[in-house]
Amino acid sequence: MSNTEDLLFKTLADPTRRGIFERLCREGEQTVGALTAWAGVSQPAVSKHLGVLRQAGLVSDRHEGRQTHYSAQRDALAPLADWTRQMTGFWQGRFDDLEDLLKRMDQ
Amino acid sequence: MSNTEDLLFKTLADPTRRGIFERLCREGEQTVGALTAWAGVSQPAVSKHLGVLRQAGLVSDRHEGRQTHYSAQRDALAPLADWTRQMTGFWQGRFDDLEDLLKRMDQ
DNA sequence: TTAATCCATATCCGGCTGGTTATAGATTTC
DNA sequence: GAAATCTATAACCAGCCGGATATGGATTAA
Repeated sequence: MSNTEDLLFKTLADPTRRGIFERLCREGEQTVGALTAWAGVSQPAVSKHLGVLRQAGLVSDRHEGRQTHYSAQRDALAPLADWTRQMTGFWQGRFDDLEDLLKRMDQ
Repeated sequence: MSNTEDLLFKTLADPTRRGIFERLCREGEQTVGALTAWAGVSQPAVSKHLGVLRQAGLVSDRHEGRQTHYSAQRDALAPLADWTRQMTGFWQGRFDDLEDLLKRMDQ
């Protein structure tokens, strides 16, 4: 029961929050104002979502004057990619292939 | 805002439910009783989780007498893998590499 | 300095959700 | 047929969560 995976899944489960993250991934660094203008919710709601994303390590913030710039931390998705690979049996298939190869090499 | 991704993330966000799915992925087909004995929750809770997983296409069921066997549908994870690849900019990076390569070949 | 802007926090609220117990249907066993 | 077993559904409840409004702190503009 990896706590990291749990945090990632829970954080990305909400569509509004995931939308914010997607936008940061695609468009790059954005201010809270820009994100609020785009998302269909209030500014406090956006701030709260950004806080959750930051706590999950999915975004980082940079303060500049009275505005805060947020940007996506793509590396934080690594555990998610690993989990998906494990579940889809990616490596299992690879090991089977390796096993076959070794068998053929013996003969 | 893909509805499929939303369903997958929401479904896998709960640790108990995700645990059941992981077990089905690793151990293969399981009856409700076996899953209940393993998970730390009641049998109705397990049944409800299996219903949610099935509605997301993540598991399939097979009836045999008075017991129901569930098995993981790994293919249903494909949209998740795709989404992660998109967000991590996997292809973006590959295209950048290709661009660099072409540039060097020109010179 | 005063006003305006940007963001974060506090507080509250309604709805969703994951859990339980109770129960019923279906099937096997005695 | 009666009892026992397996699973699904119903009904209910507590807690969490995402949303809104209100507000304060910090910074820039007038």
